[in-house]
Amino acid sequence: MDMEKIVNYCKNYGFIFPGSDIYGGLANTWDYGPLGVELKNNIKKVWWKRFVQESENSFGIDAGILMNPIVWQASGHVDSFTDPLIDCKECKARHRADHLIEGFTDEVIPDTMTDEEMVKYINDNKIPCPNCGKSNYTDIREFNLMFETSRGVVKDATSKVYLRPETAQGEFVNFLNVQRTMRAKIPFGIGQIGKAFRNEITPGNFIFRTIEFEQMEHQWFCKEGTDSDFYKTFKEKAWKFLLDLGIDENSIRFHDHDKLSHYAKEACDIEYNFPFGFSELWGTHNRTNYDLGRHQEYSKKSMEYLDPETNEKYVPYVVESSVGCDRLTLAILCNAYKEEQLENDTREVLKIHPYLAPYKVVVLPLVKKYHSDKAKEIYQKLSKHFMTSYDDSGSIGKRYRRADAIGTVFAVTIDDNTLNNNTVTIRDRDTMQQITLDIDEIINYVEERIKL
RNA sequence: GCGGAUGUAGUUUAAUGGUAGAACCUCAGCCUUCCAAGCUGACUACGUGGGUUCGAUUCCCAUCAUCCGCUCCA
Repeated sequence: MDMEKIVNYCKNYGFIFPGSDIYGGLANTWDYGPLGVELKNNIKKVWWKRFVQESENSFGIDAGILMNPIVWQASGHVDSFTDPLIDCKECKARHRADHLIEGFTDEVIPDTMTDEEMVKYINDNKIPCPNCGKSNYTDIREFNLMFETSRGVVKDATSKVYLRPETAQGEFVNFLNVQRTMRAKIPFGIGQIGKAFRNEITPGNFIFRTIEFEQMEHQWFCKEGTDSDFYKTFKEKAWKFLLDLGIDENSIRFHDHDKLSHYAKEACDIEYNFPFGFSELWGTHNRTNYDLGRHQEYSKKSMEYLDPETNEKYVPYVVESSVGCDRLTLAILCNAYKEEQLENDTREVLKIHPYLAPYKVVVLPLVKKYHSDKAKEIYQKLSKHFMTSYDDSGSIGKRYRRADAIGTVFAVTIDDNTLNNNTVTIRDRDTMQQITLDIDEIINYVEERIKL
């Protein structure tokens, strides 16, 4: 299965289009089409159901994309999201200046140096380019992965704001608000679905890495000492959720991080076997009390929780469960897209969990000129309950195949029996079996099947 | 951001310094009472901007996008 096939499929059937398509696009941006937005919304809905609605002691929020810039100092993004990049003029290779120095000597610590000092050190010591061995570099250029914009009409240093590079800080800065208003007791969780932005310079692999993306995140606040158990629980919970969505068990694996981020005590990804290889889909991190501690330091507001049973006061630990909504959408598409060999030909079929399918039902008048009126009537009725489509173009077989290709779960065919006896033929996408149902039974029958 | 490759309908593709051709898809009509049938017709393309030229989809330059490889990846 190659990526190109998935990209074409998405474009062809209205799942995902290149961003700003008619203007030649904009790198690493993509727009969700009519089917894509249904699929993505269904994914968000079922995640929310599992991680907020059905999770005891969990609450949802929707924080702003723009936050007080101090948030990003507290989080460490202003400092560590900036890379000092330097280019070799000889071979055009790009390096991180701090890495060059680290690889060359232990005498100085680049983290403590300014850009000018690093350039001077590199040039004075003629540190060779790891790629070509020569030593002829450009100046350092700072590259921060955070998008900047400015608020107000005057563009000066004080008006600078950032588009959030992660949603997590929204949960952390609202920790006290949620705890107080929900009268929440530790341990409890805050879930959020929202957009984040990163000024990535890398190629994207379709919607795998984009400059604007959506995260689904659950932060679990707990007491130190219980964190590792919750960490394990959330790893397993993520794994089970993916299986429940129909992801093939052989397509996913755990990957423990060797190098931990500055905040993390334990970190693990679930990777999905995308057409371009196993890549990060879902991260579980034990963030310790780093985040709340930093916000306490920068905001001067106490983030301590008073345990009502033991009367202890402490800054809670955080276990984060974070999945990229777009990546999950891509994984689900890759997982579900199949070309099935039939006796004489093949069919394209999206073997997707019924709950996630963009359309649950398609209504088909068997013969357009005889059955359209009744079919329209039934279409209107079903539309009140779930996403329903209508197709009267081409042979019945062709219409079944079209529905298969986009994962529509049931095809309801209207024929003379419908006119005379109020029964329809309903055909199942997965089994391709068809049964006869009374019109009034359709809604219950479908609803039973699309549960998750 | 660097290096390489590639840009012709929605998709797969053909040809050409002088009107860009097809197949599939889509749509309309005919036919059709259950798995991509058939017939008739229709729509739709040289990524964008410059340059050379009487004339550029074709040659040149730039740009944008995609893919591969670096690099990066909280």
